[in-house]
Amino acid sequence: MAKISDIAKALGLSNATISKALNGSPEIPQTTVDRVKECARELGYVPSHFARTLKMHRSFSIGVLFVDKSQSGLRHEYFSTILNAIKVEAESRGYDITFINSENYSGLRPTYLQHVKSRAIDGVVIASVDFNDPNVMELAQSNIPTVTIDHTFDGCTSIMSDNEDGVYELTKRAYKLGHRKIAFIHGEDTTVTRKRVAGYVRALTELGISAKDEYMPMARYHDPESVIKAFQALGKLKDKPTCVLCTDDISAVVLLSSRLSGDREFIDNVSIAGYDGIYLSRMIQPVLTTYCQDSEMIGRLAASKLISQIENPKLFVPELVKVKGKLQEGGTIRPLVRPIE
Amino acid sequence: MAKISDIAKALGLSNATISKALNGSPEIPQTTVDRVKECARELGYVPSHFARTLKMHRSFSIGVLFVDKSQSGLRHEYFSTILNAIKVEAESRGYDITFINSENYSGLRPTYLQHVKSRAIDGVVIASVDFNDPNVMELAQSNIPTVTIDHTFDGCTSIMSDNEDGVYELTKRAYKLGHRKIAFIHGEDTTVTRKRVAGYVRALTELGISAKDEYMPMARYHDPESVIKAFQALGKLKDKPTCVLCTDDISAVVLLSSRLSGDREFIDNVSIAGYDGIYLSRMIQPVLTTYCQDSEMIGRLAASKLISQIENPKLFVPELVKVKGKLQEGGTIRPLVRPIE
DNA sequence: TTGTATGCGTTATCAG
DNA sequence: CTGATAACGCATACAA
Repeated sequence: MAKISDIAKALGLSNATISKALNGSPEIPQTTVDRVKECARELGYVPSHFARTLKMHRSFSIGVLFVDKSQSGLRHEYFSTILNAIKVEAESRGYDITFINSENYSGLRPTYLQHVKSRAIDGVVIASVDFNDPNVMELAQSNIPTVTIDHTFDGCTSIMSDNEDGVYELTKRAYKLGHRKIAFIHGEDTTVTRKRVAGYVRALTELGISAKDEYMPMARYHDPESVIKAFQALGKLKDKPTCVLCTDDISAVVLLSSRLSGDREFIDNVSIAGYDGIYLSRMIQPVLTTYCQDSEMIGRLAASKLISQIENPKLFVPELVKVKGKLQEGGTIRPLVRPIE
Repeated sequence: MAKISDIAKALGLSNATISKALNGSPEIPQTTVDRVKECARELGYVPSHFARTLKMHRSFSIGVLFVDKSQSGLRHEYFSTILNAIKVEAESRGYDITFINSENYSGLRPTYLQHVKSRAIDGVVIASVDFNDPNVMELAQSNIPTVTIDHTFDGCTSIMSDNEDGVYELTKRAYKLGHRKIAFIHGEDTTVTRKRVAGYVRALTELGISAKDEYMPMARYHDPESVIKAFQALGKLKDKPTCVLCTDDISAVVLLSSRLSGDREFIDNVSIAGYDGIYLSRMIQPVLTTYCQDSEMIGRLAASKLISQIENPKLFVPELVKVKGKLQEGGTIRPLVRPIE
């Protein structure tokens, strides 16, 4: 690998001059800068990243903390899309992506924060982890620039998918199509879930429908079995819902494409909606009625807000950014011809 | 951040001794090693990664080259599972994961190889890219340890999902259930596709069935629309197949859960199989008949073979590892009661 | 068994 | 406008 001193030698200049020229120092005249850059290109010079980091305490890389506990991590389309968007945005601004972890080095098991510091990582995006893990909290509360996704930490900017809006929109959509008995199978109790439930209740209230507990069973995200169970329980109610909003698209598709046992009248006629907006939801016929989270935007914003904070720490104020998604009307909530009012 | 000199000061020893103790040098007696490690733990010492790299020309990080062009990159479950497995395996062996890219630094746009060298990345895993890109080829043919997934480069070890076996197994499965008219909708012409087609033809041959071109239409991977089109064309044949093997699970699920137009007799009775073994395939009822690629194993092997090569370059010989998957019997290929022989 | 000295490639300070 | 030099934190050859 060519290094600065090679360019210096080739051009009969000093290392210092080359370094300045390459880094756009105003002391160097344009003609010299051009000569240097030209020569650098010819020699295939690329700066040694670690030497630079050692000197500057700045690595131009951002860390990503994801934990893939079974279904809710990297392998979930929502998060892999976010990751990809972060990657694209960060790279276009000259930053690399590294995953944060806490593995041991000669018996020393560093915390996330130590890992980040030892690598001089400039900032981190935290998503899809146990936000109550002290290890995670230490990182978030440190002086390392941090952006969280779908969770708020004091002093950190956070990007939130607008979960309340999502279920609110879906509920209103069902109402508009004539449904009055709308159930919402929600996921395990998390911040995200509470927002969604709030959206559901708010919509019902605005529509003059009273929310019933029996229409709000709990299941688990990305666990279709639990959703099926909740669904079948709804089918056993005296007063069965005509429309069921599900935890997520995967579960909704499973519900739609499985031959379930139970009350045929209910199963064959009930309307179903998902949540997320995964690729598959657009592919099936009819298209799944769901709420498409703008995961692309969430990732991009996370990266760009983080980089701004890194580059302009003085201007930084923590922000809470809500990212709205978009209702995908689809066709799995069917118009109710004779609404049972 | 505590550094080596802090430990040295605290213990009244020299930097060199600390460094040796921490790195398991045999010259240091166990008692000293213990004292040093104890102190290191107390001070929260973690080695400065970049200083170490600068000195050793070794970063303990492995690069991953993925390109997400629409559906076939990170966002596809197959690849995100592989990525996650690579991550887990690499981290457990003390390596970090960094994405490779080729963005510019002060007007210099480095190649992948330069990016890797400037970061002293110890080795790379290449997957899901255009393997004919000269930029990619340069990297693969360099002296950087490289493992490719689902593609072979001269001199690199490669991990290949056993695509031939997959379609072979599915075809035999269909035969066993009484099917004789088995079609295979394959993806665009790639190495992977050729292997799959080979498996299909081999199975048919062994079973004494002659392969017909009209039973081998082409579609595109993860593009259900193209698969539907090919599927409907099959339904218009004089001699319609009784079983259709698809490019991938997503398309198979779409086929199964969509209300398609066309010959009802054909559509309602034809059997369908997928390929991949995505999470969803196990969730629907009946479970999708498909071939589960062992993406977990593929990722783990990629990482571990790569690390072995990095750590024991002398012992290295390029390997071609085929990873077999597993037939998921499922229930979407139905037994044919009256096989039309 | 432990310590000293050197250099990895870069940037920053300060002098020319 | 340019150059010499120190320093970043660590590992290692060599000396004690």
